[in-house]
Amino acid sequence: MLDIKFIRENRELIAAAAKKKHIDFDVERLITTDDKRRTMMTGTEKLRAEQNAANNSIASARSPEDRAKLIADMKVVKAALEKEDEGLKATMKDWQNLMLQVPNIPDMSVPDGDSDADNKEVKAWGEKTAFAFEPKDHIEIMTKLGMLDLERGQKVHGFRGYFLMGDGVRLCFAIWNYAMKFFGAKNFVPVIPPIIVRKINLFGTGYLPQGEEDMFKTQDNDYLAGTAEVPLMGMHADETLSVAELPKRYLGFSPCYRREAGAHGKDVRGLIRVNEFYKLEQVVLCEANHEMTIKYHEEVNRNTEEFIESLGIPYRTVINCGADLGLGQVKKYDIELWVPKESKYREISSASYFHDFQTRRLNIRYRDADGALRYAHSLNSTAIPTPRILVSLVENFQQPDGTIKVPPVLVPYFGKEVIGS
RNA sequence: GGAGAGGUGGCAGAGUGGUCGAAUGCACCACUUUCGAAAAGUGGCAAGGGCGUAAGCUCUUCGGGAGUUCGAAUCUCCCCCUCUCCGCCA
Repeated sequence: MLDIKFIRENRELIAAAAKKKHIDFDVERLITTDDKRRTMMTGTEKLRAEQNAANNSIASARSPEDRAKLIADMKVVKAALEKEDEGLKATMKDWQNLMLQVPNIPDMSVPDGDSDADNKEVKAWGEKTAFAFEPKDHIEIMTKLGMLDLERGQKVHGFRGYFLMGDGVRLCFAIWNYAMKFFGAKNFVPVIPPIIVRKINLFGTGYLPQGEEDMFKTQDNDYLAGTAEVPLMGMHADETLSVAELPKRYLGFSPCYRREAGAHGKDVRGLIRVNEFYKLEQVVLCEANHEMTIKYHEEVNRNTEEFIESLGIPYRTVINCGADLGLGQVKKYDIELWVPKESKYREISSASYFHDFQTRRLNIRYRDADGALRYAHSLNSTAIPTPRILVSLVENFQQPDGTIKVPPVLVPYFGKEVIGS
């Protein structure tokens, strides 16, 4: 959500934003609706003022006759007010619907583009792994080593189901424990949030109303969130924080649920795209200051890069193009890991910032040094998703004999240097 | 699942039809006092919107919505949320 004043003063920016994000949104329609809303408000407010003024005279009327006269007059005002109010309410409803569709404005540095194919590489790290043998894909490697059972996963869950087993599970725990230590050292407070959340949190973060299709829902009309970002942002909804407690850095750990409704033909095999997985997620709330937001955005993205570097997996970082940005996102980096068998990079992490788009919806404010109330800024980034990370990890570290070399930083957490020997 | 209680400002907590945006306390801010602090005293202190260069004027908001009324924090109905007890389950 953006400030209507800002929208009115920068309508061409909004129009350009919608175009860049490939979102169908008509600013002029919102402005017209807003004009209508303002006119109608003036009308009802005048009548209300009249009514409010009459309240006192009625209460303090000197005689019953005076009183009756005043009341009779007010009956007329009341009728007029009711009529005006009806129109205003209808207009307000349109207005609110339109307001929820206003896209946030992408940063200047965001490239134009039509799809994720137009994302621009800004960094590449590590040598693409070279093999002296024909490398296998993660499905074959992990299945052979008893780490993964897709067949039974599909028997039990259906399409996109999986069982992670044995060293597959141990490897996840090793990654989680290592990540806890790694991100803990960067001042993140670990949080296990509720992932079954009320609808309001999804509106607040910007996943609704547009993303309904991609979410699982309970019979109580709650939702299974697709990321810990949702509950972690909802955590401080309707709160007024003090500037001293900012920035808030949270490392959420949670299961994540995604229907992948729009991805039917995509990534149909293996652990790349699944309906349920676990993820460590970085969420930051900071002061409403663009430079600060930038600083933390670079920081959270760099954290994940460092983490990947410490594992020793080749990756690249891309800046997402306009069409690949969500409604509320100003700028986003994706980190993509090298997947040898597919001979391409696959997304593992997404770091984005929103300015006050989310906090405005969630009503997360703070009192700054001058005592003024301001909406905080919010940003988030994947720390590490499991089991998706295993795809690259296993494929890059596979050995000719079908075993997997465990990255040295994980050995203390995993307990062995090789899987499958 | 059954029964009950309740949702008021940053927090706690009064208020049951009119002068209530709302007592009081805490917190917070300013000043006085102090070498400084604490304590004490005095004063200030809700948010959001509209009009206005400004001073200011004005509207809305006591969980949300609908209703009764000239007038609702206060009465009625529906919904949401929280808590307590019992039951059930882990």
